[in-house]
Amino acid sequence: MKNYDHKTIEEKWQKAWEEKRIFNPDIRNAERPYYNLMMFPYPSAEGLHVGNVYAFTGSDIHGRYMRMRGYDVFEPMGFDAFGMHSENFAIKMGMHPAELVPKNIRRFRDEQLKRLGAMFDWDHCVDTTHPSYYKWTQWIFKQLHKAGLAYQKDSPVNWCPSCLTVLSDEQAGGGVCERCDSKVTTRKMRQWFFSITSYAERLLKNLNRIDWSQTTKTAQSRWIGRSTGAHIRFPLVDYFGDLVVYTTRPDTLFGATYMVLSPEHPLVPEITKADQRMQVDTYVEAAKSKTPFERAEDKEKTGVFTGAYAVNPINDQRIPVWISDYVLMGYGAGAIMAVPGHDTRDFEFAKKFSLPIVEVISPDGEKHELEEAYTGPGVLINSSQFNGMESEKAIKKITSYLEDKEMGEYAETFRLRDWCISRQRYWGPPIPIIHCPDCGAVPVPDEDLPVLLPEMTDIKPDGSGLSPLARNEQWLNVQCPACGGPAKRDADVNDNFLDSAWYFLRYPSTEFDDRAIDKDITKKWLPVDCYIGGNEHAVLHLMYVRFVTMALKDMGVIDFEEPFKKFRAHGLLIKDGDKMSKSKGNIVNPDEFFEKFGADTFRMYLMFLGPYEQGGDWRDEGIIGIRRFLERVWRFADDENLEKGMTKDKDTLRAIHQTIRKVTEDIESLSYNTAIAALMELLNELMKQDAHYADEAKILVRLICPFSPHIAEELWRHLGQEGFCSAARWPKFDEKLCVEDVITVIAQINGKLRGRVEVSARASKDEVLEKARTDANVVAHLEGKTVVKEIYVPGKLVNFVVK
RNA sequence: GCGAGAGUGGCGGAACUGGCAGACGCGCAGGAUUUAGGAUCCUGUAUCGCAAGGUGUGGGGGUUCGAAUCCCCCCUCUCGCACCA
Repeated sequence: MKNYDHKTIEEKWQKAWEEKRIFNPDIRNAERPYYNLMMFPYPSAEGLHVGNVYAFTGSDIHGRYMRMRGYDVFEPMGFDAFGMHSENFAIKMGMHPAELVPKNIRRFRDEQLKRLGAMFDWDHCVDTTHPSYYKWTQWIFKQLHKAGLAYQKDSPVNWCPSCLTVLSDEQAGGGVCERCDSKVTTRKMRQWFFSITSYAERLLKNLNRIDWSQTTKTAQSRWIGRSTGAHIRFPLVDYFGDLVVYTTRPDTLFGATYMVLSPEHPLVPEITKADQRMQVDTYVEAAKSKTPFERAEDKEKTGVFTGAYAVNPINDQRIPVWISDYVLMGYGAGAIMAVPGHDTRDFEFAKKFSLPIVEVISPDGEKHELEEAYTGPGVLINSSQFNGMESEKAIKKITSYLEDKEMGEYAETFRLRDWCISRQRYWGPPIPIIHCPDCGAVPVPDEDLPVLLPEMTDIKPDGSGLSPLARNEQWLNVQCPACGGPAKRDADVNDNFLDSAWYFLRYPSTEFDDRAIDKDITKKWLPVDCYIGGNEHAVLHLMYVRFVTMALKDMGVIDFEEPFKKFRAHGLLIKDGDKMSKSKGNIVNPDEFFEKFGADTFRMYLMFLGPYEQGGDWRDEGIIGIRRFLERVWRFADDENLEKGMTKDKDTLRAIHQTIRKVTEDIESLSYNTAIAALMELLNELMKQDAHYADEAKILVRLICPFSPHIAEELWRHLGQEGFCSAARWPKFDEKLCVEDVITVIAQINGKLRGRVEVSARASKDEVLEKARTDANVVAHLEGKTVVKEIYVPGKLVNFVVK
């Protein structure tokens, strides 16, 4: 008997799979297509992260299982290689991303991902930085533009005054530049946006009907953030016009004692009185220079009175109009009616500036001295004809009162903002727009796509705040496609999230150069049957993908509007109870474990760490347990003395069938850790028997195959099987053989365990009770007591309640 | 602050609709075998106690014949979001 040598076996079977093309489904003619998708990686220079291995293994097990259930599983892999991460890293290393990225991809694919033993179909690989891909990313941009979903507006970007560069929100986390720790400021720039907000309602509503992890759906729902309330019009004193605010609490209207505008509100310069102008201007200037982070940081409320007054439409009271940066221009109307009695922020503000606080909602109908804002529901007081009304009802009544007077109307607002997709960077697909002084923003004609990213040696951002592409005059200056006059290309590139918003659509259609996606093939394979990935993408990637899919559906490009029938978020992999990080030095290097223990052990150990959807805690020491298990499997199945056929022993047979059932159910619910535990238990059981049978081994090997496919193939062959274990049929269990005929029933007295009795599974209640009553330990504990009640749970327990 | 998830032996974690707490694995201890072992096999391993028997699932209450599981209050950790009117 040979020893288990993972290295030879894994190389051998990886080669065999590739040669026989067993993981390349017939894209055109597959009979039972099943699209198994996982989140494609960013090919970092550090190489494959163990978190990638964790994610891919879990998804691959699902794919392999479905394959063994007879589906034509399509499991593609690709590379999300555009973006600032690559660019910054390349700059740091003094390299060009165009030279670094292909290297990283080769390493990922050939040295790492191929060792994983997943069923990737490399014929359909996608690389977002390749012109054959980003040509179609640009095409998607154009489609959205054509549909009126892309528009330009001035918008602030994060700006590092020391690095002189634009930063992404992630790089500017906490208001501090990731690289130099200087305070981030903002700059205004004209940028492209996608109107994802016009899909807010649908994005929210569809959540009810898609089979996604609840955590992800909750995160999306919060991110969309639908709220209902009213727009209310406050006529301005000494000014022709109204001030419109949005509120979710029209019921508190009588408590509005002042108004607050966002400093950016267009009415601010209009309504400010002469004697307040200096202060107002200073405040507005200061607010402009602050980043959103700084604004949020300063918990202390600030603000300035504009000198203007507005009239509360419900009671004609004159109330002062202030400005403050706690009111955000980007939400609602950019202006609020302040109700200090019932809003924490307004309360703070009112206290600080000695503005009146009026209680209008009371939890008990009584009047109180307010120590803090009361934000809960209650009964209206100090509210004239609405006094005594429940706040919930008052919301409706006051809204319709305002509607009748044409001073307001019911309104809904979403937290979701439009998607800014311009990036003032080099490493991305250029936005396919040409700006013409006469014709405006003109899309690049389809026949001119892709707009190639020009080769440039100096790709560093300069202090201008413009994209490095703006410096490339030769590339920048073009003829307007519409009028032929001199024009300039848009120098920005698109957000990395656009690259990844449609990659799943491209995979099945990679063979086509003349279309982004092939209609027939797309019809056959999409939407994706199962998507597995990290929950860090719950709101951005997974929202953008849904938006793009919906938009394409509305344009008639595809005929479904939700991209993934099923989505499951896997948990986070940590190490020794801590988050892995380079600085802590507690990272797991996949190469080391592929080498030392092999992909089979590595895969199975990762899945054994904990529930897949909750994550796991990696400990180097633990992996040996899985290695031992696989070696035991090896010894069991490779034994020359295996007897032909199947065991006759009823208990063993039952254990086998129960395990098939358990593993099947657990794989389906992604409970991989308990599936593996069940396999271990079965093997322990089988090893105890005097005789070992070939048919037992054949079942065991197939059950292990999704987790540890190489060893399974090798043993499958040893067992004299033709073909691939990966393509073999998943074992079936017989429900009848799973049933126990003798069961252990526990005997409790007052809920405490006092004995166990073995009874036939078909025993009647009386028989079981009688047997329990006569158990020696039960007898001892019943001594001198009166049984007042007997609880009988069939197949489980009896409980004697005594006094 | 808001939201989501979690808290069970020395450790990772099991426990289906409330019904034997600690499956499986690591580690540890003892033994067998071996020239040797980071090999293999066997036995033990929540805790107090010699035992009978207690006690135990973050803490405190409750519901129930019976609670890790359900309800209320509190504490801790992780991950999101964060002045969203």
